[in-house]
Amino acid sequence: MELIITEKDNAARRIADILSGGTYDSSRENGVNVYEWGGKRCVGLSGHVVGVDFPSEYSDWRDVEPAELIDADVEKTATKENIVATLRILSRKATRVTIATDYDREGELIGKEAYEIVRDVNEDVPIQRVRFSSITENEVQSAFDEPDELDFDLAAAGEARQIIDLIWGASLTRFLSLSAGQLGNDFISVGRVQSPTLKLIVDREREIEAFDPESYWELFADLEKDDDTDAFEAQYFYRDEDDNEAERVWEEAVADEVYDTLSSHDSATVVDVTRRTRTDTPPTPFNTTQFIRAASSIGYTAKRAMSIAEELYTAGYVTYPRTDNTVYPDDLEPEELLDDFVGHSTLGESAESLLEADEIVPTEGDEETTDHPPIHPTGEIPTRGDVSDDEWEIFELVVRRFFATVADAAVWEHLKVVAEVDDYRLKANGKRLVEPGYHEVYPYFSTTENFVPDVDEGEELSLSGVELEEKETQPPRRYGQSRLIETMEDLGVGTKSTRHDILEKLYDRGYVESDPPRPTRLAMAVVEAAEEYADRVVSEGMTAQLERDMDAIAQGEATLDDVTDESREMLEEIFANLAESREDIGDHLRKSLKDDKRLGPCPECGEDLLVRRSRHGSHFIGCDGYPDCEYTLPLPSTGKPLIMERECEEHGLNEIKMLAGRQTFVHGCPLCKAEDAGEGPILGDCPDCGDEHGGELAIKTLQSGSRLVGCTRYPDCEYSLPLPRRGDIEVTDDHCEEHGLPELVIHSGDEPWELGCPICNYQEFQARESETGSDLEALDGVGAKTVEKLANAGIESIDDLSEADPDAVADDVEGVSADRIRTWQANA
DNA sequence: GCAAGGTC
Repeated sequence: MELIITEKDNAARRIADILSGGTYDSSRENGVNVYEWGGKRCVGLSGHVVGVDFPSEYSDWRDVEPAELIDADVEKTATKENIVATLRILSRKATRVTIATDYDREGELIGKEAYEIVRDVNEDVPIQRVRFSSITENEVQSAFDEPDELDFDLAAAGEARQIIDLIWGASLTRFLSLSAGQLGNDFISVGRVQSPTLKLIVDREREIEAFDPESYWELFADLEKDDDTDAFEAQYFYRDEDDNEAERVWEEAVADEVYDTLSSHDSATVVDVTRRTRTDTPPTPFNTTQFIRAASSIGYTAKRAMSIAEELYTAGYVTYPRTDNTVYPDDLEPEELLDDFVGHSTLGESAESLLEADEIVPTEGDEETTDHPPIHPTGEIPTRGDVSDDEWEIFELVVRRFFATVADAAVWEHLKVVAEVDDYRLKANGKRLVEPGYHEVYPYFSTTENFVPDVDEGEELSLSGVELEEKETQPPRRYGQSRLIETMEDLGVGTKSTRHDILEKLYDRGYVESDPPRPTRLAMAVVEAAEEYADRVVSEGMTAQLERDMDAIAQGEATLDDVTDESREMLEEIFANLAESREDIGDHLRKSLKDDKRLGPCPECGEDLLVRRSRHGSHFIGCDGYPDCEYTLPLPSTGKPLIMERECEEHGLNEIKMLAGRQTFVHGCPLCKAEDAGEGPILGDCPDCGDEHGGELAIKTLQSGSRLVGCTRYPDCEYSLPLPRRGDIEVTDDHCEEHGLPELVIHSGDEPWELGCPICNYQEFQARESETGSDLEALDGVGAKTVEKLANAGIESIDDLSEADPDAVADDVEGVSADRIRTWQANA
């Protein structure tokens, strides 16, 4: 029996399909698909099935000096045990093994991992390697006709990377975390890829903070021909020292003088007319980075774009979404692929128009690799009901990008008119799309035209509406997510599969917030510490050097040990310097962590107000002077507070945004909010803290508009009772005998209804709840924690859950997959 | 509780 091993299940199935001519059978072993036909079996891994780590005696952070990790053993252990087990079973019976993992460095390493598992149970079986860069009949057949050997040097290059990344990342991460006392979930991480990426963001922020705006002036006027054509706008310009055209005037006196001159004239003479046509070539095929960039221009985050592409790929609508390649393989037949769209209700027309061309020659990008083809549609088209709106939108983007790459260039006509008033000159740049070309099938780029009429040299134009605008130079802009991913690619940092994950990691670690990502003080402190003591780890140079070393290993010019030993020595040196500064570094990091929670001055004592967390996990604002100053302000209970850049003018406090997935909202200045939240009438003593601390119950209206009966000592006391969402609340003079609170009447619709004592009302409600048992906790595998997480995403009951969009909820709630939600919905 | 790299 011949065993064929691929990198993923999807590839296994397609290869089985090609080699068996569609006659394979599939079965499942240990939850792994096995495809079988005529004496052959094909099984897919799931990327790496083993991983590197330190032996378990190094796992307690407090017991081990971080520097000890440098020379610790590095072990390989199975991370996908079911797959490893299946592979062992199949290998025992194999008479030949063919490794068909992806055709790149990491694929060679994954192949070697499989090789070792096979060898462990079968010493003699011949093992061969096949390489193909796209899973098409031709490529696969010819690869299997001429099998090759596994390249152990190339695999060793990948192993060197694994070891170096682990040792540097783990030792430095532990050092920083221990120095600041940040253990558990809030550790402070460092790594070869994440840290240079963070430095990009921090460096830009430094530029922004250091930026000193300068005033300048720009002048505009309307010009009009002496006929019926519309007026057009022209801008004043002059020649600077380098003889370049410049529009910004840096001195107010000069600007005023130009303004006075222009305003005192009512005509301008055309002195120059320049016409030129410009060819606008169609875009190149999508690699991962360019796909993320295009998706971001229509409003998708990098993470969301990749997750949708992944789903479209798994469903068979688009090719593999993780690729560096921007050149279509030879056996992609554009005409055949276009044919698949002919007759389609929304995509058909574009495909048909493209097929009318005499010859179809796709564009090519600069990057041609062996990993996978560029992202393109497979020819399978989902029906609108099969996919969500977002999935369709991304699918259409991929289809239209493919269309664009086989479409004609567009042609623009540019018309530049220069007119003179005394010695001053005005210019207008017109552009017109004369041949729409690929824009007709790819509507994601702007095709805005700018009207400037035909004029002749020497013609007099009427001049009116002169405007002088004072402006300020702007600081550089923050990197957006897709721009960061592009920059990472340019620097050679990270891979097509990991760059977007690295950005997510920076959010998770509390290094960046918002979109575009803005660094926290913690991030700035981490980068500063690294720059001072371990510059390599925040420099893209570490990756560049590693790439050179890996090439040397792959070429047989160096060994894995040469490279990792040298790397260990460098790290030893870093730790020698770090040892003395451990306390200083820790102090700086701790201070920055506090800065990230700071809002501004306490109105009572002038110390700083900080976002804090109560024992129960809810957030509130407290004074840094505590316990001397007990000033607090409440925060909404939904979501996680984010301190915004904007400050309240009245109180000098930063405004707050509550992050809760789709229910995210701006809370604003917490002091303003507290002042005008206007606590309603006091109903009586708080049953929890009234005796001891004098807390009282009041009717409160929250930011979200919902109301409750809560304690005036909130957040110190969190006692609360629910109130209905709608209707006016009347507080009557009748009091409950048991609890002493006034009875409430709700006025909504025609008939008012008696809610009664809010405590009795709540107790009755709870009794009903437990009778019917219709609570989320009744669902399979749902505990108090999950209920809390779901509630934060606005899902409080099974009813809410049934109506929810599983994908949206899965995005909002960490650790809950869309599939799990669908299961709950089915069982609810 | 560390990294980065596969894949889901």
